[in-house]
Amino acid sequence: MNGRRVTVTDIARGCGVSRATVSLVLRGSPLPAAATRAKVEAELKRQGYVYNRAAANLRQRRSSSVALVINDLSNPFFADFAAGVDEALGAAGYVTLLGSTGESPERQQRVLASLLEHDPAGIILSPAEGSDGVSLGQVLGVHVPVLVFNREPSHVRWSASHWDYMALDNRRGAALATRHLLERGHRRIAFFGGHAESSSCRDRRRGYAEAMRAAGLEPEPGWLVETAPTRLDAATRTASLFTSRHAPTAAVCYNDAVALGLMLGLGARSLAAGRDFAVTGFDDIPEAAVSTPALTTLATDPRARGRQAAERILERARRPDIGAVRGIAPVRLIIRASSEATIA
Amino acid sequence: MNGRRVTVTDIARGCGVSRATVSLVLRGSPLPAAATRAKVEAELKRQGYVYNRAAANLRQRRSSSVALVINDLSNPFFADFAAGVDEALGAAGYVTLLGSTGESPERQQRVLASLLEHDPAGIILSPAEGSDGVSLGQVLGVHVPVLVFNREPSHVRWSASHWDYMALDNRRGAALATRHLLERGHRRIAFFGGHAESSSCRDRRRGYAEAMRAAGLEPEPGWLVETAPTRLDAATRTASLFTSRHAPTAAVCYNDAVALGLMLGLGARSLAAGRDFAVTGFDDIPEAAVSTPALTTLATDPRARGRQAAERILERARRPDIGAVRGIAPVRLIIRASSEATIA
DNA sequence: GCGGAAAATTGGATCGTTCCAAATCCAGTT
DNA sequence: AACTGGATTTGGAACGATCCAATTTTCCGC
Repeated sequence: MNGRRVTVTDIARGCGVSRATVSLVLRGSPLPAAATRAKVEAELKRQGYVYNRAAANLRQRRSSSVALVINDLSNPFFADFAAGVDEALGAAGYVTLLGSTGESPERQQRVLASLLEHDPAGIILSPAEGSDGVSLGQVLGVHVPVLVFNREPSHVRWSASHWDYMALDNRRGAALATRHLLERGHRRIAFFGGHAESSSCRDRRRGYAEAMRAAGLEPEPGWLVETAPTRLDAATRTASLFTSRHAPTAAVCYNDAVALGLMLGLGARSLAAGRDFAVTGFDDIPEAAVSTPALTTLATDPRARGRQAAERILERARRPDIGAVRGIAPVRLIIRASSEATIA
Repeated sequence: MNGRRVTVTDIARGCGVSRATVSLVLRGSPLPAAATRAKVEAELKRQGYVYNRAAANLRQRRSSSVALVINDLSNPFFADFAAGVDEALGAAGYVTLLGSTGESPERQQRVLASLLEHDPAGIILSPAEGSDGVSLGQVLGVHVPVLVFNREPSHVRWSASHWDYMALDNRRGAALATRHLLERGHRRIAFFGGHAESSSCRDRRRGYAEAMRAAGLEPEPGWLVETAPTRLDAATRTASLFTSRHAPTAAVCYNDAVALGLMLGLGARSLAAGRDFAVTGFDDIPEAAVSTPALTTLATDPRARGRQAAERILERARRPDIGAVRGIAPVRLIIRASSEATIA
């Protein structure tokens, strides 16, 4: 274990050429003569040389990493996003610097500061809930390209900022789900779950309300139920849907976790989702397809979003002059059994 | 966007001291006089200085990162493990270099080679299925501390290797589940799911078989069913449990995903898990607690494993001389409704 | 066997930081 | 005024690679 690291100098000495020549061979330049190249390559293998990218980056004044900061890795949606990012970065020869914040804005500040010291070519940030754009601007400075994913930190003046933004088409997605339920004859449709102050929940509620109004319906306050975006909390809050006389017959849920929780809650009240009550989700997590009943939901393909984000940030790193972009990724309605309940 | 990076030299010039002094202030040395320190700190803030850890690491011949290579990030078990690793590394001032391999040994080789070029202080590897210890040994070399998590690559001579190994107590876990079912009166118990050649599946099967034999029972070949470790494949293979006349009345499943799939498959045959057939899982993923019926399973606390792994690898990085270690993490049987079915 | 161009190789400076030995400063003694 | 010794500060050489201008080698035609 632990001999001194082998360097270009060792290789150069070992086969009687200069460091510069070894460097040329390493980078696959066409300049060195075939015989020299062979000699050097043999020596590289013989000594078990490992390239030191940090040293090279220092001289070349460039970076070969991108920082990825994730609010909640244990959520499969973000884990998949991360996998997509890493996949695309790896393919482009970059390495992923991971930081997870556990939804804590304070930890996020520390994590970002620490990652910046490693001089990433760019930063992909899925912000913690309650992130503040001003504090973010403070740590991030203005030198590094930033792409914000999925939710908007507060107090960001996007028009004046150089940050890219990429999110799902929350509004249209919720509208699609709502229209789908309307087509099945439902009139009393709830919007169930999520924290109302989060930007994604706001957008989804908006799409829902717009679709309702377009059909001449006004959502009643009792149909808007807040929950933590988890299965458990959703299950326990199911009751609050059924307090009024105008109880809904269907619900557009904030996301799949909430929808699955709602279905559990319905079961506890001896209501069968899909038969007695229609439910839709959001995200199309893997279990949506195999739950009973299978969940109607909006597919978002987080892995593809990750790849997209990675490619975008690399593009900005290459050409810092190109302007920032707001990307809204399309979502696809997947119709399954949970929304089969109809109203005559 | 993109002015030149601010360096210690800029700071030194900016407040009329030498680079060495600035460096001392940066590292919080007690040497500089209070007045000097204040002057320098003001200048650092004024110019928006960002430390360049790569350059510092180069000079100091040390590293401030650890590589984390994960076979499947979209599996919540590994995502949680990753979150635990990152948490502990971050707390120790290290940064996580992420690599995901998507269960491909070839990609794993490339990913490892690329990560090594960034000179990590250590490597935590959750190997792709089918990893070969010899090829791994080739890329990894002998200079960097390695901790292998969760499964054993083939052809590793652990006695001669410097790699740490950390896995769950698969054998005891499966035995616990089996004994639990035996206590409920079951005699015909299947072991359902997983790839028989994977090391974790082998260990779990072993624990199951030992518990059976300890109760004077010999597992029948028809009770050992292989599946991909996914919900979907498990659901479709449910039928193969019921082909023989001695159909089992209970199953120890390879993991929770498989167990949930089996419960779906049972439902399709109008058997209710927990009432007509007893089921146990492995992992205690979040949904195990909220499925219907709730799943009896073995809790493994992947996040804590991640923290443990991180701390272990840092310890080895500090003291390369300490020997390699095989760590077997305990698992806890969580009894829920899915195993309530009893045999009189 | 010579001039000249193309091909191949190389020394030395450099990236941003830290290490180290040496230089400077500044009271307090004689 | 010279001297001492602790407290501060500092210049210049590293770390491991690359860039660049300059040098050396090779090859070719005549």
